[in-house]
Amino acid sequence: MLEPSQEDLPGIHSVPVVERFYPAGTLIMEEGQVATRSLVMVTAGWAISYKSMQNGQRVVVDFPLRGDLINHGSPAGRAYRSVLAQTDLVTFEINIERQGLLSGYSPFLARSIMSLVARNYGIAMEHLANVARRRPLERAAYLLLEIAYRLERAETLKHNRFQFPFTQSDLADALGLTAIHTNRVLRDLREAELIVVRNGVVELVDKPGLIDMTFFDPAYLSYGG
Amino acid sequence: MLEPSQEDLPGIHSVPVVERFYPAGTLIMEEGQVATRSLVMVTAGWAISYKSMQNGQRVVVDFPLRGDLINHGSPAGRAYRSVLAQTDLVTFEINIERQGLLSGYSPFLARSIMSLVARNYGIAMEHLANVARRRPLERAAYLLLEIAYRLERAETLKHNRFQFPFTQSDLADALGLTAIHTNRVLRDLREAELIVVRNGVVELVDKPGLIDMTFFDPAYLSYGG
DNA sequence: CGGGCCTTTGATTACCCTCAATTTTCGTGG
DNA sequence: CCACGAAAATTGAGGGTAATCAAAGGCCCG
Repeated sequence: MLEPSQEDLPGIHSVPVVERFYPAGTLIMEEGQVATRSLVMVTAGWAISYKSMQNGQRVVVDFPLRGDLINHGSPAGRAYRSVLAQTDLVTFEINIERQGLLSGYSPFLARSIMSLVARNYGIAMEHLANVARRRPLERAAYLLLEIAYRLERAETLKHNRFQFPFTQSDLADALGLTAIHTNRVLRDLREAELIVVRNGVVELVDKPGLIDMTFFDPAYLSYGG
Repeated sequence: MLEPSQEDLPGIHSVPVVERFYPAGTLIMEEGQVATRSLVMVTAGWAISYKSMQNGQRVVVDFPLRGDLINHGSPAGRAYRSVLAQTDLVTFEINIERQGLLSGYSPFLARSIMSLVARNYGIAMEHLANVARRRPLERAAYLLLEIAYRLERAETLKHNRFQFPFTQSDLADALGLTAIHTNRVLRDLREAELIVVRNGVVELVDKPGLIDMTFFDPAYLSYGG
């Protein structure tokens, strides 16, 4: 990501950053609520970001990882989705007034935030494309492959295997499928020797094959600078 | 939207705003290209914003309307989608360096932009939910109802009827359906006396019925302030 | 007046959802 | 450590729905 220049330093150091811990199960943010915190960045643990619909359905918008902001997109108004701590979660939070952040307080922070927001937007659009225009097998493969790449960036991926403490029902709500069909899709991926998902662990068995199948291009996961 | 305060005025007046015209068919922005303009806001005409996928599919991300920014989400990096002028299009563009805009140049503009970006994020997330978790009939109804509400805000909706200069194929790519099935869905909506789409004109025949059917709540279309 | 794109309809297929039941896993308390 | 119950994962059967394949009609533009 960006490095602060010499002139940025005073602004940065005067920003009140606090570390916070949320136990597993905490609803960190709720859809429709006015945003009270300025900025929240995940540093450790797993979260799930979702929308609840009036028709009883749920849509998982994202699984925010280490380094991701979880309150972008609602800087001035109401949260457009809920965020739940799936495991114990650690965050850094900046609690000064947000518009100050973006206008004069610290140009470095303003730039960084805009980069993070832009990247999240790109990720969200790929997610939309994934749900709208890929078949379930490729769709599931794409989602897990993207998470693996993001974990790689966050330096928490080893041997193409990672913890993934979510249920198949959570995955289904991220894929726009039923839980039952998601189960069958995961079986197909396992039998095709592409991905094994078992007991909360995801293993990318054939990463090149997955990339071929999904035309995965990680360019959108980089930070704009 | 927001009103500038007295202290905002000098900053605003020093920002170089230009009006631009794009003839129908102009590709205003292309996916993957580095953003060269700072900010582009639609003031008249129709555009379509889409992603092209490697599997040959296309996903329509949004139909940007009067008052919408069409380069949010890529302020520092590369555009995550293409934008095509569907009709002749008029924009206002701000061509100063973007990070200047957001850090000290004009606090009023910074706030306004953040509000617009936040709103667009909310719209995008509703779109995701729509594609992921609504059935085609409700999905099509929701999309057209949303556009009607947004046009209402832009003060270009009359008698629940509006021009919509796109093909059923465009609509299909926004709904995640085939063009053929989209045609059947539109027939169903017509026969249910809910919406009539014909010759590039959309008429909401039974707006209350549509709102009931889709649980439509326009809260996410407001500006955060 | 063509020609091409768009719209519309029909027939068939493939896929995903629904309903139902069993097995496995996991957390909790005995 | 084991027993129990609840939640999650898994499998089967069947039906509904959207995709696919095919073709005809309408509309606009040159």
